[in-house]
Amino acid sequence: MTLTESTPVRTARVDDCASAPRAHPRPDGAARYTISEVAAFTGLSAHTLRWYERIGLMPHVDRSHTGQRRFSNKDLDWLAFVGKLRLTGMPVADMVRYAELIRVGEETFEERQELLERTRRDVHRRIAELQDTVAVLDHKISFYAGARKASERV
Amino acid sequence: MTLTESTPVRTARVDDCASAPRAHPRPDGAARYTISEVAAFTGLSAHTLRWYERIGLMPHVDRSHTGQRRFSNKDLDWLAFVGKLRLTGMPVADMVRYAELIRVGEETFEERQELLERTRRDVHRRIAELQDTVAVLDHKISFYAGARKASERV
DNA sequence: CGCTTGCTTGGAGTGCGCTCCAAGGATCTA
DNA sequence: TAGATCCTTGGAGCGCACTCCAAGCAAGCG
Repeated sequence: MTLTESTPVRTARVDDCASAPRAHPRPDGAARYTISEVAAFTGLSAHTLRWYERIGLMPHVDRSHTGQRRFSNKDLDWLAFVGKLRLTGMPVADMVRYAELIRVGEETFEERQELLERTRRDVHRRIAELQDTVAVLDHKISFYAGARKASERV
Repeated sequence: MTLTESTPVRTARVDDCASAPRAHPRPDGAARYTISEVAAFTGLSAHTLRWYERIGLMPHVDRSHTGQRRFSNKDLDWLAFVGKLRLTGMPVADMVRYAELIRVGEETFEERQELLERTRRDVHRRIAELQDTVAVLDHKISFYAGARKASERV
C-alpha cells in the first residue's frame, strides 16, 4: 500500500457547508487518493465506496487519465459526515436526498437545514431510548450480581 | 378488538430476574392474551411474534385447548425487555442466546451478567457516538441558519 | 517480457429482520 | 346457522445495505 505520507494540513470546507471535524489522515492540497487508500482511511470497503457513487451518495469523484478514481480531501470530509449520519441509523436513501440537495445549490439551504433538524430530533430520541435501556440493564445486572454474591455466601 | 380491560396490577418477576419497568396495559393475574392483543400492546406484528417463538426468542408460550397462543404477563414483560435490547441494535441471535441461558437455569447467572455488561458497554459507546453526531449536526445546522439569515439581509 | 497487484464494470449474491401467503380450523355476532 | 373475523402452519418473499464475482485493463518490478 502506497499511502502518500500524511502531512495533515487543513484545507477545509466540505461542499458549501463548514467543515466537519477531521477524523482521517489528511495530506495537503491537491491530494488524490486511490480507492484502497480511502477504504483504509474510512473503514468502508472499496466495494461500498463504488456503490455509494453508483447510488448518488458521492458527489462525482475525480478520475485519473486511465479512469481510476482519485478521491480528494473534500471527498474524505464528505465520507466522514456520511459516516456520522450512518451512525444515526438514517436510511441511505435520505442521505442520497441530502447529497442531491447539495448538488442543486444554495436555494436548497432551507430544505437541508430542515432535514438535518429532523435528523437531530431523531438522534436525541435515540439517545433517550438508549439511556432508558441502560437503566434496565443496570437493574438486571445488579440483580445477577446480587444473586451471585448471595449464592457465594451459602 | 376485545382487549380485556386493563386493571394494571403488579404481579411482576420476569423469568428469574427482577421485573422490568412496565410499559404496557396489564390486566391482572392469570391474564391470557391473544396474539393480536399482544401485537397491539407491543407494536410488534403477529407475524413477528410467531417468528420470535420459532427462533427461540420466546420462552414457550401457553396454548388454549384449541392450540391458539395465549400470552401471559410474564411474556409481555419479556417482550418489553426484548424491545429494549432491540433498541440497542443487539443482533437477534444474541438475544436468543440470552433466552437460552435463561432456559438452562441459575447456573448461567454469571454468563448472563457478562452478556448484559457487554451490551451495556456497547450502549454507552453508541450514546457517545450519537452525542458526537449531534455536535456535527449542530455545527451544520447553525451554518445553514447563519447563511439564510445573511441572505435575507441582502 | 512476464508476473503481481490494483483498478474498472455490471450484475448477482448475502445476511438480517422481518413480512406475507395459502389453506384450513376456531371463534364471535346477529 | 351464516358470515365475518381471527388464528394456525411451513415456507416463500422482501428491503436494506452491503458484498462479491468475473472478465478485463493498467502500472510497477526483476
